[in-house]
Amino acid sequence: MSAAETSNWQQIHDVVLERIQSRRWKPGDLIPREQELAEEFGCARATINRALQALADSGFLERRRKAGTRVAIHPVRKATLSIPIIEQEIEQNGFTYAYALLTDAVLPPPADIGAWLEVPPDSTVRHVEALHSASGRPYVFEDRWIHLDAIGAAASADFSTVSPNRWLVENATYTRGKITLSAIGAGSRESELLACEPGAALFRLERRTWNKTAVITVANLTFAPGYRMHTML
Amino acid sequence: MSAAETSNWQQIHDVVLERIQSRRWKPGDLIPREQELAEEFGCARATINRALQALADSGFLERRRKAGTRVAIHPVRKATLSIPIIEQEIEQNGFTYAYALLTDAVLPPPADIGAWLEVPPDSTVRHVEALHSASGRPYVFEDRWIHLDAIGAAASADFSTVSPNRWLVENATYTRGKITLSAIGAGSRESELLACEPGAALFRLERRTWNKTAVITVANLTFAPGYRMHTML
DNA sequence: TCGAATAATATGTCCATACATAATATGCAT
DNA sequence: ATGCATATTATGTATGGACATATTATTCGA
Repeated sequence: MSAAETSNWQQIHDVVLERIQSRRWKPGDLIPREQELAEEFGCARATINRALQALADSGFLERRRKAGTRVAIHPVRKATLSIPIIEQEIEQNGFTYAYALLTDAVLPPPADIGAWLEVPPDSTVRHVEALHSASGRPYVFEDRWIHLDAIGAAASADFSTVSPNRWLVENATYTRGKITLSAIGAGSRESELLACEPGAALFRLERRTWNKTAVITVANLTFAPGYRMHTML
Repeated sequence: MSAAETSNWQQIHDVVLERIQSRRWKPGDLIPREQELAEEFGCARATINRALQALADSGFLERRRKAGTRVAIHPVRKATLSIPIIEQEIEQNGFTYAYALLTDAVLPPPADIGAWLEVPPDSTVRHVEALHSASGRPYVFEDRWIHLDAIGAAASADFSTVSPNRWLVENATYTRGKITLSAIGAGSRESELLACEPGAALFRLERRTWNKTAVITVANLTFAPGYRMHTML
């Protein structure tokens, strides 16, 4: 069966993907060589290569030189969750965004945060607490620690109108980040700020951001009850 | 400055990425044409194209025909969270996996689940409840609904030893999925099964899986207290 | 029998070229 | 000026050929 004349790599990509999803080529199976597929589809080997590389990138295929190409055994359950700027997230949902700075201080960090930031024992960091709200209702509590040695400009940043969340996105480049998601019970501080019962189940996002090897900032975001984070796969 | 002889696309990729991250090319900036970069790096335009495409795929660049290539304004905060099979996740952490089937029935779904599964009003679905545990301690409660019309083989699957979680990964292909993450307070059922206080904050993952246009299954996973989900960006 | 050297092979990458396509820029007629 | 047709241009994709590289398979000697 020779495929349609129109031999662009995306169509080949789709045909191959269909063969995988329909189980004509099962997980673990070795699929034909690039040269053979090129003949089947009536195109150059490079075109096949492009299609198969894309499928390998998205985890459907595993490829090794000389060993050939085989269908991935565990069809890679990868979900990409996009981390929006809080302000944008709120406005996209049709609410009015508001921001309030609660505390702002430069001080020696507590031991645990100091360790997370990987700062020398006697250095100081900037600690900011802020509340983001949506149409007047508390949305998320931001607890932010900034490593001033790693990003000097942050020492003079004014967080009274612009949140650290936004300022850092716009002014700090990062090369790597680590996120931890969990559920925590509201303490007295959270229950007060987020207008909920003590002990209420809250969604929490902890994040550490690096530039090269230096930790720039640690952020703990605690969301108001009912928050739901969506993602596709 | 003409770059080194070494012209492979990954090196070009890295050099360009460095220029973005060092803000030599700032967000919104138009970067040189492929032809110009090819001359700078002393390679073919196709090689530049490969490098820039990869950077566009990962969100650092935005490219449009004729308009040129520019640095993305919002450096794409995408985190890929991999969704493992529960059994593997537990064993990777060094615990002993165990599985217990709690209930298993074919019945007409409650209204909300029926709507999620997009089944006709009078049809029946398979409902399975199961508990996964790690070294004897409850780990996650699986509340699973399976659309039998969409995946017939599931009607005769034996879930007494193999969890729906695993069976479906191995036997059902999907083309699309949607995940919702949230925090909920433990109800009486959860507190009993997961050995925690009623009202304890629990991490929850709700998932809907499609094949083409038909919903295959809905899964609600409620994790024991203290569960943390990690991801990189 | 075992291990090391060697051959074979599938994918990885590159090149030079050509044409396709989408978007912008330009020029012309009104 | 305004609107429309046309030229220009940067990226997108395809080709065929070449060589690189990682593995596997084979051969041969100790």
